Amino acid sequence: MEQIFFQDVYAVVRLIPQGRVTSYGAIAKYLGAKGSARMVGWAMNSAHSLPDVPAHRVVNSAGLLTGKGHFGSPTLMQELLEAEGITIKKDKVQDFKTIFWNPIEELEL
DNA sequence: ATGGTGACGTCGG
DNA sequence: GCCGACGCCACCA
Repeated sequence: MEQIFFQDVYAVVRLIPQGRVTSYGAIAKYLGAKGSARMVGWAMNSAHSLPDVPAHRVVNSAGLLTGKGHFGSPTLMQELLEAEGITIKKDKVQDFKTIFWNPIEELEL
């Protein structure tokens, strides 16, 4: 049960700098599963067991906190992001493209 | 082994 | 510009 995908997703998410966010699609693409962003999100479901995996820094391509409902509280994700210096409005990341952290460019660079 | 599901993404109307 | 449907691949029952 190596669960390679999980390991990879965790590794990337764990590398996300504080105050930055990334999208499922970006991670999926970095993993090579470009067409299956769902896998990334699903992997996050298991990430609950990992304290080093800031799932709250991972949002969808629109910058919406789609997974907020899976945290302890529906507002927990927003609270965590705001604590990182990220501005959240209506469950959406402001300046998403500005704080967006692209693993492909950052890691491959 | 098969079916169903999922914290998404993209295309079409 | 907004809404709906399909597709993707891995895990669980």
